[in-house]
Amino acid sequence: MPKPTLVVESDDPQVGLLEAAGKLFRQKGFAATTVREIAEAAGVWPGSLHYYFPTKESILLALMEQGIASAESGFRRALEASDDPIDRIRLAIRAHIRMLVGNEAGTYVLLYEGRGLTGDARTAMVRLRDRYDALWDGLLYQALGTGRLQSGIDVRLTRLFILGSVNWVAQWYSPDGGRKPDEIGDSFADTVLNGLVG
Amino acid sequence: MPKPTLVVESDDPQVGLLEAAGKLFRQKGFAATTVREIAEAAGVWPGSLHYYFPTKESILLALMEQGIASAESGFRRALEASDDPIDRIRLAIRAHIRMLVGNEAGTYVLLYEGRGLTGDARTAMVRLRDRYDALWDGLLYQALGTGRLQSGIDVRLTRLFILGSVNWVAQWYSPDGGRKPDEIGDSFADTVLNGLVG
DNA sequence: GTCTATACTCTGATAGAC
DNA sequence: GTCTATCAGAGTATAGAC
Repeated sequence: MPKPTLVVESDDPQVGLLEAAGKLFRQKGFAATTVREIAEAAGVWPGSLHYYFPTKESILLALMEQGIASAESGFRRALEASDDPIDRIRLAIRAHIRMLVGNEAGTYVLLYEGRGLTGDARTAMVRLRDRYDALWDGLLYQALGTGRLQSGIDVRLTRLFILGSVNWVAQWYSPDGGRKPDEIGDSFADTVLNGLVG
Repeated sequence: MPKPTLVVESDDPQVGLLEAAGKLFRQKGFAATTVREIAEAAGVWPGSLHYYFPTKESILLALMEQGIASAESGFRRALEASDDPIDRIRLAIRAHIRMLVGNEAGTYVLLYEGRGLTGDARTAMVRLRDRYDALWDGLLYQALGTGRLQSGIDVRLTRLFILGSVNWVAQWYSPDGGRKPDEIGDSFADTVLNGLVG
């Protein structure tokens, strides 16, 4: 039996392994997932896994790099729909939630499995996360510049507030749960923006 | 060398083990922490650990039970300071953050290490978490009843929004970070309450 | 009640056939 | 490039001395 379960679609083993690892890391966590499980879910034998990825940690790293790339490009794409910084906050919130609940397992892993990386890989990851945070801070500064928000706002704290509520969506969202991702995003954006305008 | 490191204060080994496990689970995650590490940090030999806790999972469960008890009593105590439901939301937010960033490792573990439990223990945990959520929903309904909030508010979504932002504090808070827990809570409460009043 | 020694399983990773 | 077979080490848990 060359391909035991074949849970994953892609023909390219490297892509299939990443996809399988993403699902498992999200479901069970990095440390609790074994390389054998990943290989099986990808329809590959355990030994072959190490041909594509030298270590388990390198799979996590690749996944996170994919996650940060998707987060950044999603953020930038969202901003194209409007020039108004206040509108753009809403658009960015929606985009962030869509990524988190979508198939892009990398984004979830990026948020919640950072402890799995050690040494240089970890510092590299933190730097990438900081870059995404900086995108948000820039947007929030722009919004402040319009004069339509309260003047005393702490940008960093506001970013942490917004990202906290949206990141948490990944913990409770269910596709059968009634609310669609964009509806959740709009509801959150309503409260946040209304709260910041005062 | 009977007590190798003695990182933990308590004399009662059971308490010391829980304390040590809480710190390690919070720092490295449940799956990545070994029972040897817990035993060493508590100043107990690995074999003795299993005298107090039959399995590693039972340590996690005990920690979570401690966490939910502390969360519930903290919530109730916070409400004693005011009779106004709107004020109480602020007080509950502050209390929740204080618990998360304080020593009570159980609260953190309760939020982020639920995957470590399996079977009956897991369903039991979910039920306990639901009970805490119900406390919040009750408070939010009360606040709605005052007529001072927007009428169309979705209580569940609002609770998830608030708890998301405050739960995330556990991921970034640092004691050296300038802002004290209550300041963070007040800032969040300002934005949320202002946003819900409209 | 606490520690020593160890059983046994599972883990990540490798070597080498094909 | 992919699979088979296997290694060395780490994992939880146990048995039994004291």
